Amino acid sequence: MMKKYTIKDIAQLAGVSKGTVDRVIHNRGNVAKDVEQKVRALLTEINYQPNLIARNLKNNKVFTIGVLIPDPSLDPYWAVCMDGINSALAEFSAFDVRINTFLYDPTDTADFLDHNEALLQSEPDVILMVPLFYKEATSVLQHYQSLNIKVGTFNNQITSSTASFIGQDLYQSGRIAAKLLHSISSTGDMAIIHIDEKYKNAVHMQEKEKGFKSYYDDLKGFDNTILTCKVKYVETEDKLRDFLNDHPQLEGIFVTNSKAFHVARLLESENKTQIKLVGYDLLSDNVNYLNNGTIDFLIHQNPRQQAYLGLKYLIEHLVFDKQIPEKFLLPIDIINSENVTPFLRP
Amino acid sequence: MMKKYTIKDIAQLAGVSKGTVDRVIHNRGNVAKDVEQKVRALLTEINYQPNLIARNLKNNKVFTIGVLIPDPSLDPYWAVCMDGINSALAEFSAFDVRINTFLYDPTDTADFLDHNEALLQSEPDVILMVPLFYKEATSVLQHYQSLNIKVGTFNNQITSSTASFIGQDLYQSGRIAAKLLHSISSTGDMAIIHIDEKYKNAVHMQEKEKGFKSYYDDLKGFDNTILTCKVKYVETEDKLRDFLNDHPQLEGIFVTNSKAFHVARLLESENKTQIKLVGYDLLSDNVNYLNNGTIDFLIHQNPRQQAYLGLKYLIEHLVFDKQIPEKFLLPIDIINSENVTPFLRP
DNA sequence: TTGTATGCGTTATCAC
DNA sequence: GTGATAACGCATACAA
Repeated sequence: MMKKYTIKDIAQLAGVSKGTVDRVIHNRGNVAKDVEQKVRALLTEINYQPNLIARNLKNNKVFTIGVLIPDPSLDPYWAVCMDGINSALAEFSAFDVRINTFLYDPTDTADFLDHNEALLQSEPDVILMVPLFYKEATSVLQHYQSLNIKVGTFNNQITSSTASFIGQDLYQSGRIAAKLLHSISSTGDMAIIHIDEKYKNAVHMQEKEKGFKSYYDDLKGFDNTILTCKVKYVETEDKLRDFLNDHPQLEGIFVTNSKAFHVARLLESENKTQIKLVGYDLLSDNVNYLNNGTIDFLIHQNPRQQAYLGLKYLIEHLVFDKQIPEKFLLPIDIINSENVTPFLRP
Repeated sequence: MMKKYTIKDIAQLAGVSKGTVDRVIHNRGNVAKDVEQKVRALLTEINYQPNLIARNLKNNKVFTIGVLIPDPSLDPYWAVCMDGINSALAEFSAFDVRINTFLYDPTDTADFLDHNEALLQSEPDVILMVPLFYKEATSVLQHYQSLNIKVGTFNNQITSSTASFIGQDLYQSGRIAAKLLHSISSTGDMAIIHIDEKYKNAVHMQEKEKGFKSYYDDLKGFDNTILTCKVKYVETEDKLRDFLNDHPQLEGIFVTNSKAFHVARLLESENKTQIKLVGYDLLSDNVNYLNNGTIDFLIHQNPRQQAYLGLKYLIEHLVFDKQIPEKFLLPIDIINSENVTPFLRP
């Protein structure tokens, strides 16, 4: 473990003043070539690492981060995101980082645009956003890029944009669901159920479906059927009941979003809980059915961690001038009734 | 989001100097009662939070942390611990925290004591330790307590000591294994296999076995047999082969430590890969059998994160004077062939 | 082209 | 009892 060198040390070693060393470090010119070379050699030799914290102590700015996410009171999935955001803020409490939060209706593109307008008016230094709507998000992100405002996104990747993205590999999570269902029910037919969430998360669902099917395609000797069923939110119960009755040989169901509890409720009322069920997300409704055995596995998308990491990267960019990772895919957690508890704590 | 108040602000508000405010904050006396009350009132009113980083900038000490863990070259399980330790160090690179690492032979209590002696001689400020041997660790930890040196432990909890502990709920992980085996094979007999690791991790194995059995005890209508088999490391293959032949009706096996790959190898050579297999830890041998399907699930004990968190808590104690959590149990990850990859990255 | 002084928030050592 | 003041590592305005 080596000694920590400071600018002062280097200045002494080079026989110059701190100011000169600083000019070299920041390429600010006005340094004699021979002196510059000498200092630079020293810097690399001892592998000088500036004390980022002391640097920021001086550059004592107030940073404002705009946060644009769906309103948790309209969809409980988003509730834990604020936990993650507050964790990141607490971790950097030594710096003056403030957030302005704008909550939008996840079913309403106009509301997204409205709150984005308000966000824009608040003049944030950087932005953390869940860009639910592909088309609208594309133009919004383009605008921020033209304004040179960095944006971190999570949950939804807007591939048309260069904005940083934190999320999961949806295709792979579909494969995980398939593997799980195949593990617990290797013979019968399978169904992929897309329950429409009012707002279109079409890409999410498609990727998960593709991954799911790819797993079974890779299997040799599996020739059972994989059904697909799309259900509009309002008609969920009736349409699902019909679907179940039409396919009595069904042995496993994969619900591609957080609405597995709807299917679980139906399986119970129809006395078909022997059908295996895999879904997403640790909503309390889902966890209840996980604990009573109607849901077999839940895949955890870790929205809390997504928000935490997204904000952390933005803050580190602001205060330490670190680069924001373009894309980070979190590990995908498999949850059953026995390991769920620790994942629920804040 | 409120303004960040500094000592200077408070001094101005109270109409006193920074020095006086500092004396109040640190209870250093020599302050008139009325002034003290006034300042104290202000402090609570505005909820003053000192800037821990600036504080440490001044208290510019070099901290030394002694690390005593098993030698990864003697058991690959420990290899990722150093990754976690280095992550924690990097995160606090702004502070002068140094480690002295002592590696001991995990099969040799005398070697543990020897290296602990060397550690003691190095005069660390605090210690991070994997206390593999209960008896020896008990007296070692007692000694450190009498010297008033804080110790963080991970992997093994020494319940006789008050040292901080990072790990997992072993009992619960046994229940997870049971739930997984029950999910993928609900009918047949089950076996718990303890493969002796040369060093006695008796408590680990017992807790996992208890948890495993408790799951099946809780099940109504399950009356199949749960066998237990203890195997000494050197005799693994022969004894296991006999065990398998003696119990042809076996449908699932739970290996209570990281040696599931031994069982997997045997299942392949005996053409019994239809037997379900659940084990621990993402050693490359295990991951290979996970990927080819012989192992169905691995339970991830996350040694990297255990080491990372253990060290992080110690560093935060040193530099920020934070309290070290007495006990922290990490969530338990369920791993199959489809979600394993992101868990392998450093 | 270079060195020095100042300040960030906190602590500690001085004088008064 | 109290208030200046220096110092930590870094950045920068300004003086030389």
